[in-house]
Amino acid sequence: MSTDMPPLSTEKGNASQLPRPQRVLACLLCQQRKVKCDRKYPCFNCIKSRAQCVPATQLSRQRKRRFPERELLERLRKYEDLLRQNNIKFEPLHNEATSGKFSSKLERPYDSDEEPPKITRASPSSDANSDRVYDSKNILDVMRQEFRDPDKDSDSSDDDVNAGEFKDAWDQAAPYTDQLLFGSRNTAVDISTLHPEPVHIFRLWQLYLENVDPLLKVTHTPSLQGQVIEAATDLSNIRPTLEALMFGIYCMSILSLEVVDCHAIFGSPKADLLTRYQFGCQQALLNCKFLGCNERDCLTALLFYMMSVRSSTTPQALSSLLGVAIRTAQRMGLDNESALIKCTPLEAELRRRLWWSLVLFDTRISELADSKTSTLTPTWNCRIPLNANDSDFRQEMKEHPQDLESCTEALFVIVRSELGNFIRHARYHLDLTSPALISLVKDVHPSPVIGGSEVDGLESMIESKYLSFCDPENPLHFMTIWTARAFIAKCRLAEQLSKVPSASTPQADVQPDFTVSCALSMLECDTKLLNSPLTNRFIWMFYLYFPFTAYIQISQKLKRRPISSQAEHAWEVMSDNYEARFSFLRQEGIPMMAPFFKIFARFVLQAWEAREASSRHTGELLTAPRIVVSIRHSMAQIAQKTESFATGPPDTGAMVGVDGFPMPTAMDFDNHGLSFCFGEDSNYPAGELGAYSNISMTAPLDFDLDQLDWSAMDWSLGNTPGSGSTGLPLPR
DNA sequence: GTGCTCGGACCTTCAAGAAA
DNA sequence: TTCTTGAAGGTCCGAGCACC
Repeated sequence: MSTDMPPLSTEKGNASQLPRPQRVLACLLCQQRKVKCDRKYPCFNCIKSRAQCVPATQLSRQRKRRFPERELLERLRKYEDLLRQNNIKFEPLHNEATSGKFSSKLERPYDSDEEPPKITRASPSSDANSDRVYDSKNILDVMRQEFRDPDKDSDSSDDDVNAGEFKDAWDQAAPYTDQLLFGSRNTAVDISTLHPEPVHIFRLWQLYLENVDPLLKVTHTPSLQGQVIEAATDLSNIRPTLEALMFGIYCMSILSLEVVDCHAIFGSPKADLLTRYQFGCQQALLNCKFLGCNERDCLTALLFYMMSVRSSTTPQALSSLLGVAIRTAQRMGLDNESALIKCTPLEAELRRRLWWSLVLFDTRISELADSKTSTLTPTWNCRIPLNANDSDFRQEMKEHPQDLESCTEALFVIVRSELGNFIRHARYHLDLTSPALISLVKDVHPSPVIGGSEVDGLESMIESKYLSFCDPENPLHFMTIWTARAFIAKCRLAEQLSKVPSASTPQADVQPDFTVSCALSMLECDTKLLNSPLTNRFIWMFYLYFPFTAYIQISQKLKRRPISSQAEHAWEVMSDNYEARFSFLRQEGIPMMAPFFKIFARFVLQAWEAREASSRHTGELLTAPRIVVSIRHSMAQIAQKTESFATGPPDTGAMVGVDGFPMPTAMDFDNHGLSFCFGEDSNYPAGELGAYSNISMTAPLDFDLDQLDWSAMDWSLGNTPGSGSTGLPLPR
């Protein structure tokens, strides 16, 4: 380190009292050029070369386990022993008396020049889901076996039927297949012109590392970083799949930014940049021939593209596109351990992470699209990714790294996969979605209490295996803790609701108070996540999840029993969550979706009206909760806005209420608004409940879907809620 | 002569593990 | 609890090369 570095206090007393000064790093350009940086912004070199000076951010240090000394000495002993056995002279560190531990070949571990033992089940976390190997047969392989000449031991034969040859033949016969999606290109598009300037590429990469990668982990950033930097130096000569991935990364980085920040950093509106990079990603995917491409980078780019267009398309359309991605992943063997085992440990791990990301995203979107097809079933056997850091993986390694029993940078992804894995094996989930698959059910996480629920087992495992190691001050850990707990509350709610087979059946096992407690827990966890400054970087993920189910559950209970022991607390919890959720909108300056807001408002206001009616009988004076005051105000604004539109030209600006909440406007709906405000759960009120459409909420929960006049809604505004999501058991 | 790239020596940081 | 160690991140010198 040069002497230019700011001095750090070495006095222990001072060090504990004074905050350590922030280390100033050389700017990105100087780092890249390996030249001295004066660490002023802009720095001398950037001024000189008229480049934009971008401060570098410190990478989190991922430490590797030390090579244990004892193990090192044992190895040395072993090699000395081998030298002795072969009569080779050497200067021994150990005398003969102490050597000989590994004198027999049978006793010793594998020799260094031998192939290390193949690891077939590297992870303890794989226990739950990898014991079945569903290794399907390829008809061409079977034929090859059938007609193989027994005198030839080679795999290749002139008579062989080669699947690769077939693919080449198809490629030649139908060269324009990829234009099935993303349209045809009448004029050549030079996508190198769509890239941002190099300095912005580095900024986008940093944003990706900070905001997106921790929640998805579908790229190996240590090895990808070099490729991105290299690509940034020559934009006209990038490998097609890498270029697609880079555009995917741009899309996700921009998506993760708030509107104001995006403008401040890149000097362009967020929507413009998203459109530009999504178009670039489409073109780059076309260049990869993505519909037939078997490269992971290409599929990852497609995932990023789909995630970034989520808020500007319908779940039905996105679900269809996801079908393409899932089928591609299956063709590549991402869902199958017997195919994954043939890859290097790093490649196999990235493929597992990509598969889980695709499945969880697909499941969410399928629910919104009212699709009865669920990918979250026990019919595939890709195991949960390893709990390991990126730095534990190297491209050339042959052995899987250790599955750590501590918090790694993949924590969020691992916990999310564990939760998804629970769902796909949960009896109540399969009973509702795919009853034919119940025979495949096994107790993934048996309850710690005899006769306890499936969710008890899940909670116990998640808390002890992951959350007990978490540091609540760490943003990723905080995110994981409260996301997992919110999800578990959702599972409990779903499990209770699944006990109600139909409207005509009495609610024998369902405990309304317990379901409301679950719903309140969901809201409390959600509020914690939204209100914490630790999760600012991950807000883009919250947009996916609006706890609509919880609001419905609580509102219906309050409407039925306006005065109860839970009532006061419930109004407080809802008010807190409403403020936390809707303050996003104020920050983003994005108008809400009035039709969705009206539905949401109706549920809440009906519950409060029931409370007011009961107080009229008793003469009690009531103070309306914050959520009711704000909703009523917003509804008045909507009515006023609609009226003024009927008599004059529309005002396209978002309205802001006197209470500080942004007001829904009837006309200027923005597709993003739905996501920011209600997330995909806003599609709930469609009369059906997505994957759980056979749950009857009517009788036991007094939930009357007929109260909603769906035909009166204008569903043509981007997000078509002809579908339902209960917001029930989906991993966040 | 100027500017750029990049190998690699050197420095700093800080968590793991040992020692007290 | 403190100390030691060493892995990993970070810095930038200087050789080599391209270009004007």
